[in-house]
Amino acid sequence: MTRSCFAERLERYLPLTDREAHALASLEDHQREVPRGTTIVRENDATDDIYVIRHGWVMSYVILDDGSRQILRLHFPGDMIGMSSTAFAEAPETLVTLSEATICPFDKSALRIIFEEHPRLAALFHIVAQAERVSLTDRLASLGRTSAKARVAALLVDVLVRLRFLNTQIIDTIPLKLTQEEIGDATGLTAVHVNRMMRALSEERLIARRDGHVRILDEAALAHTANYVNRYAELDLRWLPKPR
Amino acid sequence: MTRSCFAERLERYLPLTDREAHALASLEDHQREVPRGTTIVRENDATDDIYVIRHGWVMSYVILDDGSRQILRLHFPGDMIGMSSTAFAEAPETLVTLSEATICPFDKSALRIIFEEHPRLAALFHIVAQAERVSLTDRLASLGRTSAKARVAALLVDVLVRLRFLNTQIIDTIPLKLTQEEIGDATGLTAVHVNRMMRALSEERLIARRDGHVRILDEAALAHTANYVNRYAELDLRWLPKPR
DNA sequence: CGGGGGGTTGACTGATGTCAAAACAGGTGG
DNA sequence: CCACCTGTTTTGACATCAGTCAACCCCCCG
Repeated sequence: MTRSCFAERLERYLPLTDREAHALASLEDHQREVPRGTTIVRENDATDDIYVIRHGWVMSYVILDDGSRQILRLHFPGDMIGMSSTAFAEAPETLVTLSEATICPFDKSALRIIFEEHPRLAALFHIVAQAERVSLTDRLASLGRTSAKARVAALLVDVLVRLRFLNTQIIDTIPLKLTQEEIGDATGLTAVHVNRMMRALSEERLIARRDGHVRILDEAALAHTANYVNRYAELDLRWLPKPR
Repeated sequence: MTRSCFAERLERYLPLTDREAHALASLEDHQREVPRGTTIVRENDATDDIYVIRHGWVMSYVILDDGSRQILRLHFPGDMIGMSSTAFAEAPETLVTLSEATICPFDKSALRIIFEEHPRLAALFHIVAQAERVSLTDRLASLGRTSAKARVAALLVDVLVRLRFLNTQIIDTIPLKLTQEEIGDATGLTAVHVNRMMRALSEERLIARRDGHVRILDEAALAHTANYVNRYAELDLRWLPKPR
């Protein structure tokens, strides 16, 4: 049995017991390699699956009646996706890979064991879910109350900070696996206007672009125009139950 | 010890054991009556508290650097609010009452017992959190990809459906405890434009307004212009652990 | 009677969307 | 190696939705 990517993520915050690590690893028994553009789950399809991303980028989105798309979130290695299947029999959102990816699917019933046998892990699931919820509210404020330029900046800073959390090698350059159309669908803008905002950010020397990569030249200034708050830095784990 | 409002909410979906109901009731031991406009928690303040709303309306919001406000969600009786304190030592959002209200505060450490002793309740917490997350993604799509009129309609339908879930007496009229400024802050619009949209909805005979109440005249049409999806109807609880 | 908060309306502005065309890039088959 | 094809980026001209500003109304309340 291989190591769990999700466990690795959690261990950035606190050490797990062997029993806990083992329980998480068993969720990732299975793994599947898929090419870019693969639909893992389609909105409204019945599904009981949850996935841990081992490698690659994934996006979640919904399609509205008029055909427009809202990208809800980008997901990176170590993220657990498709969690909404724990609450709903039909998927409320589509999951599509943005790069070739390795994902570990497991049935939601596997969580029963976690909740019964590993109260501290269950509480950690809860904490991670809360952190994701807060991150969504940040995006809500971004879409509701900030300018086009700020929204694009927010997306870039968010990706940079999250990739850096995974890989401290990443200093200032991100391989942007999104088209401008997709950036638009994530930020609530049109592709054309995204292009204008990227150019504006370039002209202000906040970013530089070269063959699909974005280099953040002035992270502080970019984060400031984006109204960015880093939520991942500090979680409060003091209330957790004892591990088993 | 009084009955738990939160337990009542859960029992809309499945029966709880006495032990479970008792555990939830103990969270609501304490209760506090507060007038309209009370700040329960202020953004960035240190807090370990979680609250169950027993009576009244509450809103959560964030303030951006430029002073603008984004209302994140409206909260009604039976809702558990301030849950983000389980993940963060400082509150990421402000909670303010929109009416006189009765709230039951408890320390997040009380959840430890729930996670240790009541795995099924823990799983239900998880499910409720997922449902809230999906509801947030619906709002994200609303702000990112729909017109001003649709956003206002979405807010009205959401309030109607959620109030009706609490009280089946409510057929078509909602006591709107929000100013147009607040509706604007919830939908990412200005108060002036909210006014125009409300008028438009009135003129289309989708709603009627009288002394602070909104009557939904054509719910189906309103839900359609809002792109509304009712997420509360059906939760999938088959994977839950056995109760204790 | 006066003041403040909220609602309503009109005239005007501006940010973002729409449409269209051209430049560019990468992949495929001949 | 080239020619082509498709999808993406870039740019300009123009349209429109929502924001801004300002006035006035109403109502409640001190």
